Amino acid sequence: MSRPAVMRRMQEIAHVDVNCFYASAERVFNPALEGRPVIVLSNNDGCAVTRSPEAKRLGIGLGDPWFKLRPRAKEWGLVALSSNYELYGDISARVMELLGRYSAWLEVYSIDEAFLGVKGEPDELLVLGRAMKAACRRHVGVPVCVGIAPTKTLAKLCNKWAKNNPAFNGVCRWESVPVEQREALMARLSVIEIWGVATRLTKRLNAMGIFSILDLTRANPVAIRDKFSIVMMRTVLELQGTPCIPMEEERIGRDQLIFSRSFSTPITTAAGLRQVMSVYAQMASARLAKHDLQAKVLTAFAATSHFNPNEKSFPSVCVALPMPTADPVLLTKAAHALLPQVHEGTKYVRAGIMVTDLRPSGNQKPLEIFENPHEERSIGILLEDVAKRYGRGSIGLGHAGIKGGPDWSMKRDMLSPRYTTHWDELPLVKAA
DNA sequence: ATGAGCCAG
DNA sequence: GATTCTGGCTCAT
Repeated sequence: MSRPAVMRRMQEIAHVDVNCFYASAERVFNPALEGRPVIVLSNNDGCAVTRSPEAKRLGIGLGDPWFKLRPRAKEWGLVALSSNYELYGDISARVMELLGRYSAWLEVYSIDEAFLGVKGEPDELLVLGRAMKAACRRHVGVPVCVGIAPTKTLAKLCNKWAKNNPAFNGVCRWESVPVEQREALMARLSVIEIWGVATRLTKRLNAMGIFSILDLTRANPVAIRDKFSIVMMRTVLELQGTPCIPMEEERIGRDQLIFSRSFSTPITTAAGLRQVMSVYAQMASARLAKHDLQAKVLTAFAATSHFNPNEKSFPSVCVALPMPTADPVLLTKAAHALLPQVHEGTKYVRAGIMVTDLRPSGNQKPLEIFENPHEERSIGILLEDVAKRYGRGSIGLGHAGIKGGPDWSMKRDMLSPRYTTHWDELPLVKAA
């Protein structure tokens, strides 16, 4: 048997992930943050969700509450920033656009991660990985790592190795790592490092004597399916090199939309919650209209703090809408059905609405007698437009439009400018 | 069909 | 005093 002169290389999958994305995005426009410990905080400046390597080295953990870090921030030289989603979304779009040039087959997996279908000889693939890494640094300004492997699960694992093992220089390809080295790495990493395995599954696996990634790789996929689930079996097969998790098309249809937030200060009145419900209903309306969707069901809820066992209250209502709709008036009215259930004086720290049973609005027109006048004029979009131009609180239906009500806005004391999306927050460059 | 459970980022 | 938020999937009922 003679080998063909040109071997047809198998499809491989590259996984690209921005290192500590939010912190890196902040550094793009604030180079003074380079080399310093930086953390980005969750909504309401609650806890650390992203840490630069320098911050990790200080022992700051994911989810560490800011109030515990703050006393030592100065001594550490720690910079804490409120999350600036507008900036991150824009940086993300730039990264994804750039990656799209390297493969027609790009799956944007999250705000800072993507899978790409790639083909080529082993050394070509490594060159490609390094090129993508260099391009993200050069053209967008963020550091990324790249993992390349026959399956998504292995590509994610390689990416982790690329991140944690300086010898890889940020790019790691499964097949290019000698088997003995791979097994040594897998033997000393816990199964919890694997995509799809978290604390619960780790406990159950450990109970069966499966501790390391190598243990899991050598497990019998069928036995795993019987003891766990089809998902876990796929993970094992993927570790063994059999692709089971396909590249996905862009998600278009969603089953539900949720608008929910914790408040910076608790809301204790029905009037306050009424206002919150109005705002969320209008946000939902705008989002539905944007995607040409209508909802049939709206659920509204509020909740007291889980950390206060003395005052537990979790009111919620589920409203079947009279017809599938994206109408802000109807949604607001439905959301207000929650109000009779709220106790005056109780401290609600969180509330939200969820619209479910979504369907495309385009295809079938409702009977004329059911047609809704608001919908025709796309009030949802209009409201959103005005709010964008003149600021939230400048327009709104009912109680959403009142300024100076109770303060339930997000606490973001350390917000960086939206450098790339607002003209008045552009970075200034001074030439010497 | 729906809720509980688990997971990702 | 303070501990994210949103969305997806599978399995059991």
